[in-house]
Amino acid sequence: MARTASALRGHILEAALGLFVIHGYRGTSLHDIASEVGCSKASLLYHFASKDAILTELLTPAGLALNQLDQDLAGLSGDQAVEAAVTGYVDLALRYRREVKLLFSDLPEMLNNSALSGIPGLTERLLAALAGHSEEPEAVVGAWMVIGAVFVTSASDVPVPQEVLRTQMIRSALRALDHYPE
Amino acid sequence: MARTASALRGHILEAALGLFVIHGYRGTSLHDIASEVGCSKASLLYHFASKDAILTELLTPAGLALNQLDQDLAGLSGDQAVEAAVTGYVDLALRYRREVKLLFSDLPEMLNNSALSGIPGLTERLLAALAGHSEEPEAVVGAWMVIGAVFVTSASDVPVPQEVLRTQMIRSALRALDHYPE
DNA sequence: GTCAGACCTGACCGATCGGACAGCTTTACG
DNA sequence: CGTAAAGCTGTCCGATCGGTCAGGTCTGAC
Repeated sequence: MARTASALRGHILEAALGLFVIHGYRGTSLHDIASEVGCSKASLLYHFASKDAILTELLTPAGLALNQLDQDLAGLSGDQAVEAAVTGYVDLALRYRREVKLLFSDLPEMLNNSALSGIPGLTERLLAALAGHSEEPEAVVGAWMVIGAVFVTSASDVPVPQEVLRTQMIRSALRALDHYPE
Repeated sequence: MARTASALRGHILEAALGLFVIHGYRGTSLHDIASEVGCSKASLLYHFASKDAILTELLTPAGLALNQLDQDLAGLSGDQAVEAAVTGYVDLALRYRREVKLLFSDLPEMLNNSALSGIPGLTERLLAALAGHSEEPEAVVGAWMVIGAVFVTSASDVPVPQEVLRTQMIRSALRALDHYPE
């Protein structure tokens, strides 16, 4: 069964993501993943240095994209920042929808993961952008509301086509922020 | 050290809640709790039938309150339902703020807990009320956004006094729903 | 063919987990 | 006082976890 350019690696990542989303990171054992893939537990650890390495590889693309958003937002201020933050955040969350579910599945574990070590700082700057860099309670609370709204809605199975979902999420988020673009 | 009407029981619940919130349910061992309390692991299992029983007892009050909200919402419709749902939900989430954090700490585990077996049905009805019993995508997406917004904001450490937080959460949620009371 | 290296596995290991249990200490009560 | 119940603990147990390792199998290059 030994194939060169092993396709097994991809199958492992796919199966691990599915199981992590359903049962959580800690709630999924290497044995569970191996059973799902149909290989031995030792095979997992041949392709990945550790269980944590699987998680890191699953989260890295989304982490990079979040960093990119952070950079894109760095130069903006005021209304521009708010609108760019909302659309960028919504697009990001929808693009990495399964990864968002993964984050939910075991939050304390995720915050300890090296691939996400920058999350607190990134969140803080995203919050600031959503609040239009205001520190008024109304703006700060609104920013938190949008963070949660987009995060949870992306992770949920809303019975609405993705494009409609995107449009409505952006509109609802902007309203929550009391921000009405021209 | 044996006291009648043991105060230890309460200390166990308090310590368990704190540790569960930080490290997650699965990330906290009975040994961890016992160390925090300053008693033996066997003592925990004298006062509680199992680790799961501790979790259930922590979540039960919030679960009952959620059921109460569900009943209060049952008779309402239209605008009345929306406003009652928003204020009731926000008040509930803020009142059981630590329990909301607990829910976050290990979502897959929580959904399997008996004390929360009714959550899916309750969430569905709360969503319907928030959407004003409409099935338009705008209303449905808005309802999901509010579910997430309130949930996450309650679990976060927003640097704003609780009363201000409550007011702004309700206002932001109503705007997200495109609902503007007289 | 053959040889190096990639691929894969069964068997095993130490650590940790939730939980069971027998027995010791303290308290409340007649 | 005595005694029954409640409170508490040290110790042990089976299960499960992530991870290691020696060795078997397959593939592609020469």
